[in-house]
Amino acid sequence: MKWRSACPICSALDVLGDRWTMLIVRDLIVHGPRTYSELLDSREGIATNILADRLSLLSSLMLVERVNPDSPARNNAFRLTKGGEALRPVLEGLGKWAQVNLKNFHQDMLRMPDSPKKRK
Amino acid sequence: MKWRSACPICSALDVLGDRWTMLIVRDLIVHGPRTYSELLDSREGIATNILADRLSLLSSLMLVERVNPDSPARNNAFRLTKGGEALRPVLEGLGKWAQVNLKNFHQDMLRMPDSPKKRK
DNA sequence: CCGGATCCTTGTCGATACTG
DNA sequence: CAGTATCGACAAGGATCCGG
Repeated sequence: MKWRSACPICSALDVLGDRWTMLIVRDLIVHGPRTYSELLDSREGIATNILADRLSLLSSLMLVERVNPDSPARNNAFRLTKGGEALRPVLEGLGKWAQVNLKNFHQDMLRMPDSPKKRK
Repeated sequence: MKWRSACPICSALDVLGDRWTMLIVRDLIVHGPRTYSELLDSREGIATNILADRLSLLSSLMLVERVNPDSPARNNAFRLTKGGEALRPVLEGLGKWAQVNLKNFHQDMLRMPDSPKKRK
């Protein structure tokens, strides 16, 4: 892990500040524990390598963990730890901010997080 | 602007979910109005083209504006609009989250946002 | 099948040089 | 000082492959 500075906000962004990480956290917050392929099916369509990468980063920082640490990977879901769960108010704040402040630029925005799309 | 989905959280991240945009917002929150080169001097060292890019994106979404809209660019600072200022609680939440949940991985993290570094 | 790893292409980032 | 142009490096995205 590479930290750009000692600023807490910057450190948070060093971990979460990319196009996908917070969306994975969002899915785990909204749906609860979720398997690899359920996360893959999330509407925005993350690629398999990116998903695996981010899950392993989040695991290494103790923000996400396996539901059954010692059983085989198959159907073994991921879930948020306490630390990951603590992001809930931040994500909710972001969502509410977007509804108010981006609505003029994005007509179709929904009121709340929604359901998965079909996989190709 | 390209929106990945109708989810508000995802839309917020379509705008803010990269390594730099929220850091620019952070600087404007912490310091108030700030010129291009003051923003450049921010401790993390953003590149000139990225800074210009992000400022123009934030302007187009009405989150940032010029302090003197009609005067020449030189020494004409940027500041947050109401919509940009509304991100303050979100950023504060992120910072507090990082202080609690990343402290084991990043020993040197500070308590609060801090002062600029010297430019190279 | 499911959970990834690998490879390859494409696009974006980021450093620096340069211009008005 | 406030940006733009350029170009190499690197990350994202997509397809496919592979072990259990």
